[in-house]
Amino acid sequence: MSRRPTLVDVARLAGVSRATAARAIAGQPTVDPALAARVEEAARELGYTTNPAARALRRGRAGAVAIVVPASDAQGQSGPFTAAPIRAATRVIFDAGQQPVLLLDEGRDTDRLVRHLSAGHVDAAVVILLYESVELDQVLADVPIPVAHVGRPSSERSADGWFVEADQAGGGRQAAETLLDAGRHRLATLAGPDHFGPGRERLQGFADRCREAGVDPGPRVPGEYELEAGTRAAEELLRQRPDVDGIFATSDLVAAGALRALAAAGRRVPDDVAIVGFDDTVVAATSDPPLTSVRQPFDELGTRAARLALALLAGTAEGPRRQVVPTTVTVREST
Amino acid sequence: MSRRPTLVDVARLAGVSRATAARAIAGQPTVDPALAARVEEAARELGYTTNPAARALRRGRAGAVAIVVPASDAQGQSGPFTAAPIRAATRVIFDAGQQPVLLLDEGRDTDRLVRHLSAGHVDAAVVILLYESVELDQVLADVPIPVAHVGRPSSERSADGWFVEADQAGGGRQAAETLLDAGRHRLATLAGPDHFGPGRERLQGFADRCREAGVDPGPRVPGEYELEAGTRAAEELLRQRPDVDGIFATSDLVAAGALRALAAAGRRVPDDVAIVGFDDTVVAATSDPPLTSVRQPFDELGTRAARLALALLAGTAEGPRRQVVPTTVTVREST
DNA sequence: GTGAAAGCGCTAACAT
DNA sequence: ATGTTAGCGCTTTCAC
Repeated sequence: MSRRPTLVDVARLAGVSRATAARAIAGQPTVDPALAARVEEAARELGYTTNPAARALRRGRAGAVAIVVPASDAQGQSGPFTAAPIRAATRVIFDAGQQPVLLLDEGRDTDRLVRHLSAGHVDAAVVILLYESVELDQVLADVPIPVAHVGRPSSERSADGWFVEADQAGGGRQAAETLLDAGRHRLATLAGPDHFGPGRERLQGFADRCREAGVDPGPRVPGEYELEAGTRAAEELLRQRPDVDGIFATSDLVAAGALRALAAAGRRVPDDVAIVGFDDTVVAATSDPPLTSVRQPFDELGTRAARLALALLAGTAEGPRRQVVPTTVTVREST
Repeated sequence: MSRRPTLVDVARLAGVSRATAARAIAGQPTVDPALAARVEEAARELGYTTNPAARALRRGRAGAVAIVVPASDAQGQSGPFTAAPIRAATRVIFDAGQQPVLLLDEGRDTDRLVRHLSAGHVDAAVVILLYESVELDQVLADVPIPVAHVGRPSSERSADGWFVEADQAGGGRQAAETLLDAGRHRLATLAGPDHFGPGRERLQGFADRCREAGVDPGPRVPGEYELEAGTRAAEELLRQRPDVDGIFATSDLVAAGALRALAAAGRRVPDDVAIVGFDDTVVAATSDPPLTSVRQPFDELGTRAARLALALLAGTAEGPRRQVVPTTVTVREST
């Protein structure tokens, strides 16, 4: 017979009862070492592994944890950023002996997602909502399993959830410090779209830190998070403040676009103007010159959120309901 | 009571036996429509959903399909590329009513991965091996579930597996056509590392297409897939063939690096020299000028591989064991 | 067309 | 310390 061996087969081969076999395999201390050894030997010989479905049924737990991410394609806003927390969370969940189940929030058909999360397929969820999907975390509040969020509670409904997020304002402060340390005092910022909350916080942190140092944060030129928008915004900035010597862009793409405007205007970077980007993407590494950029701890966010989900599941979660993880600065040649 | 309702609860409320309830919910035609309606109503009222663990135990299937990816971080070679097939495969698997389980191949501890795949946690697997892990697909040959690969059989052992891959040589041909169509005849290529098989195929396709057109494919300057390497390679190329008017780089990063060397040498792109990159990454979109680039159908690969895995599971797989999907050219301003 | 009942493989409560 | 046994919830014969 080639059917998968069950506990009964192992017990028989070892000459013990199912119960003893089960206990031996579970590593319970109340088993005679000699018997335990026989059971282990039998299990190895037969290639026994416990049947996950049977265990799940018996325990009332699926043995799986969902990782929920927005489905936006790789070109989308958060595409490049979700990969790191997904991997980190996957690793933590798998290492904890659970199955990491990846679920995409397609926007449409959120119901289906919620139903899946409520149907016993998974025991807990890590939800990665870096920037989008205000509505998603509203619906998630109804899900009957523990949920750990990466990102920010975007609705009051979800305000009592568990969150792990990057310190956006702190990132802005680090950008300010980087420019101030380089002796820049004629500053300016290239902002993202107004509706993008984290971007606003970055600017707020930047401004706060500047003021603490007694330096004017300078004008704030808004724009989309796109390369051309960065170029245009920087052109506008050069009109508004021709003597600028330090720029903080809340996105690498914008910073990279600004580099072009600066080059076109004959400003040398960093000699005449220093510039700091945000997100430390591949664009920062490949622009000319490569950009100093503020990096969000995406791995760490994923790791922490997954640990949090597991702790919530085990009932051992403690500490604040909202963890804020600091950003870091990757220094390259633009400052 | 607040425990999840079971089929028994539904049956009782509907006034039928479990068996009938089960049949009604499974949509079997051998049920009196009136009863079926009552069952459906009862199920809705109670908020019944079938218990996946019980179903899995009974059916002998986990109801889950693995997606196996290399764990290399976002900086790694394949990091940016695996995201698309992962998403596509996830979508297909979820839409088929199965759980997409994400598994990372960390390199170390491949055994653990194989054990997981063999233990009944999942019924089939999609393995995304765009470039790496020669050993992984060797080990996977022993896994007792159907496996569909994205990428290439890299060992003879796995040569009888099922594969979906991008047409690398075809991509090289498209690059050649793009340059030839632009009237370029003094060509050259910037190659990747010799050990990288797909890169060699791209060049082969390029050379084949050139020769078909009666044009010399020109010198081939090797280098790593990095920006600076691209700059150096292009400098070397300009020495070897100063009259070059069309360049194919087998990586966007190399192409972007080459743009710098060309600019430094006073060559205008595309007026003096046209250049085609490969992979259509964000670097292609943000370089100056933006690069025309060959795009691999990563979504399509993921979609097809997931469908293939499901078909293998259902026993309905047909067609060739190796599917080759064409690349496309994204035209920007470098040609 | 419907119901009764067995059993998937495991775990844990209970008995010894 | 070990064995016996019930039962998790579903699916699917088998009998009517």
